[in-house]
Amino acid sequence: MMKKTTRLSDATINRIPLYLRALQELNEKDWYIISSNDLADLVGVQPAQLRKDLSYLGEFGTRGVGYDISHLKNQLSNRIGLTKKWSIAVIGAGRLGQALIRYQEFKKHDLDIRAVFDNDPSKIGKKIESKYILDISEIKNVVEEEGIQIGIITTPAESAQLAAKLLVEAGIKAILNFTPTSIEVPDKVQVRHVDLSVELQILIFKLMRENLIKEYVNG
Amino acid sequence: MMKKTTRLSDATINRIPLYLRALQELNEKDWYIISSNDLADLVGVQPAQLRKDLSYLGEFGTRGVGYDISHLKNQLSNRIGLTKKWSIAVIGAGRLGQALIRYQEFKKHDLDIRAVFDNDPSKIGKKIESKYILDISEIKNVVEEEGIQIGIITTPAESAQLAAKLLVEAGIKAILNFTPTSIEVPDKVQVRHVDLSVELQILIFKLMRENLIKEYVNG
DNA sequence: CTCTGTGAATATATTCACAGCA
DNA sequence: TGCTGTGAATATATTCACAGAG
Repeated sequence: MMKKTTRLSDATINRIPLYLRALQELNEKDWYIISSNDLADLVGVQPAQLRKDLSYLGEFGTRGVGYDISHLKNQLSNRIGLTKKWSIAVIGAGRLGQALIRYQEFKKHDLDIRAVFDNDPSKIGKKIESKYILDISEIKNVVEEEGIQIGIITTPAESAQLAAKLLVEAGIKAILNFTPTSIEVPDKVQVRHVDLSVELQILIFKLMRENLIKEYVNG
Repeated sequence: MMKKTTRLSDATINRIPLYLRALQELNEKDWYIISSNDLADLVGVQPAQLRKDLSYLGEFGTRGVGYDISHLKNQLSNRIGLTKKWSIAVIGAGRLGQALIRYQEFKKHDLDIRAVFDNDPSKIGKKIESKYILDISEIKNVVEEEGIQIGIITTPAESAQLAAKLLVEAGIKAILNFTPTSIEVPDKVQVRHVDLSVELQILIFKLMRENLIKEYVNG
């Protein structure tokens, strides 16, 4: 019998990986037990928030004691899906794409970049980290053959929609979009959009507001 | 007399740059007028959401007509603070750092990367995009001399906290952290954390849940 | 008539506060 | 006793629905 699939809120889904990251750091430092108070402090959330988030996935703690770091880490890894094998294709072998392909952190988490695509003939056939850069016309074949489930788009903005289209046609169900334009995909395809300019703009917006408030207070 | 500083919610602050991005794209395509319905569609929010968000900043539309794209774009740019000059320092001249320094999109928005720092003697003195890589011991001097307001950290995880400390000591009030570890800074310093592994994990988590639901429905 | 701007209603998310287990 | 897990209370955010401007 399968466990009831409780509906997790997006807010909770976004925080679980943060808990996991903190637990991994603690585990590497050979800590064993941590309370919701201390872990919440580390991540920057309220203890009740942390306990409630975890409670949606199960009961992992011991009352009066706290959480076994290694156990909770393994449980969360498993629930997130990190204990399965995931294969990734990168579309766009520019500077950002190359930086991601060589990003050591992905390897730690068994996130395997299996193929790299571009549409620039001068790049095709060259190697990055033992992987050949392939023409985007091969996306469908390679994704199917290699069982790739996730696509990362690091093309220029004007090619982003084409890249997304090719990935969706190849059967990809999750896309990480690093371009400064949003892409349209069918509802069933998960997209996360990381827009570096937007991140900076949000920072600047907050900075501005701080300054405005200061000016206001000071007359 | 200064306008009342209404408290904007974080959710609203995070969306305004998305509206701005869409408006810029429309403007480049020589569109003039757009309704809240169409703009909301483009950004992927509800029309009422968009109208309410904008209403916190002022009244920009014309009833029965819609929004003047160019005017709204200018208004939002101004409110976010993009019409001021912002200078940026990048700490960490690795692959990701170099990709950001060369990122064309920042230039479009007048976001000016003015200095690059590293602690690797073999990198110091070399040039990236006409900027010399300087030793991190110079952060304070350069930040003060050049009037830099924003720091981007692209060091390895283990150096992130040191980089943050040096930036804060130099008077920086806003930090964009691209490392896979969180940094501690005083409350008044704004931090945004972009963790590429976390982004992928969130995607995987959502993908997993889709699959679970499917398995559940199919028995 | 059309589409904005916005109070009121609803829905979500967070926090409180404490029962219950180790 | 100390800390988790969780309903109930509170706070935040979103959506509805419509008055009012052009």
